[in-house]
Amino acid sequence: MPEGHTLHRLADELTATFAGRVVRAGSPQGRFAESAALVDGQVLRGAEAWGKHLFAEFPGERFVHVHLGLYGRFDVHTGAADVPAPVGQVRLRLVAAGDAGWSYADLRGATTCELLTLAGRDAVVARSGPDPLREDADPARAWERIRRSRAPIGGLLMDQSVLAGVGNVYRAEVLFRHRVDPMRPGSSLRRGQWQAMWEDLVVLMQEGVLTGRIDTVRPEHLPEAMGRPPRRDDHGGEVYVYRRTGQPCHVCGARIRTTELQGRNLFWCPRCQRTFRSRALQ
DNA sequence: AGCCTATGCGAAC
DNA sequence: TTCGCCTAGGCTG
Repeated sequence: MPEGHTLHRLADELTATFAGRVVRAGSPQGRFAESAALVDGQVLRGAEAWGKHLFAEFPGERFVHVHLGLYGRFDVHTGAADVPAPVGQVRLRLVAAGDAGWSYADLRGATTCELLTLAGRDAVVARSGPDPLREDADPARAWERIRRSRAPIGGLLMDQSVLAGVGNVYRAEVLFRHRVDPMRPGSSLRRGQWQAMWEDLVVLMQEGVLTGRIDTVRPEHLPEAMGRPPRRDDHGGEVYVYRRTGQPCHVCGARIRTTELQGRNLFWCPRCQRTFRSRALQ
């Protein structure tokens, strides 16, 4: 679940639920107990995301920094009649009295949950590239990294210091939508190509924030348009290549391929995403 | 019921 | 390069 859209959606949800309210903070599991005690009973100011990082701000420039990692979850419940006993390993629980019942949020399985000062928060932001979901993002910063790098664009898109918030699904899908071979060096891309990919990510990821899923398939290639069954998958969205190894490409019918790149599965269509040069070599 | 895998990433080896 | 995080859906049996 956690690519950038998930964190921005969560930031919005936490702000809507807890901002301006006195919040009880605790760590039923215990690992965040000392820090939770420092913000317990304070008014949560708001929450924001930068890439895959989430910051919940408390008075005195204190920030609860959360990174969900691969399988972390932060589930927000509103309007509950009561606050149930925690289930499983709840690292952080936030509770507030709402207008209609109780609100509570449970954090599980996160790779990071820590209390930071403003300087600490700024340091996390400083290591992050521009985030397509932020108004203040500067795509030129990412372009400067990409154009100077001989590393494959498929890897650069996943490098959070180049670009923040893109994960394995958006990476694969945006490359497909722009017919870019994932193994092409960043330096071989043209500026206009990057600009188009960035603008596409902004649209796709904003849609993801609204829906809570990743959908990247254009209307003409949707199941209804093509007469194929909808995808049944844990993220629920319609995609072109992600986890479609061996299945026919929705556009050209070639078998989708997968390979490991920097320890992650990379999916692509060998025909739609073949570079001119590799075409000539074959 | 048990096994496998996963939208991530920092620490340990 | 491998491990830990220790969740949860999907698949096998």
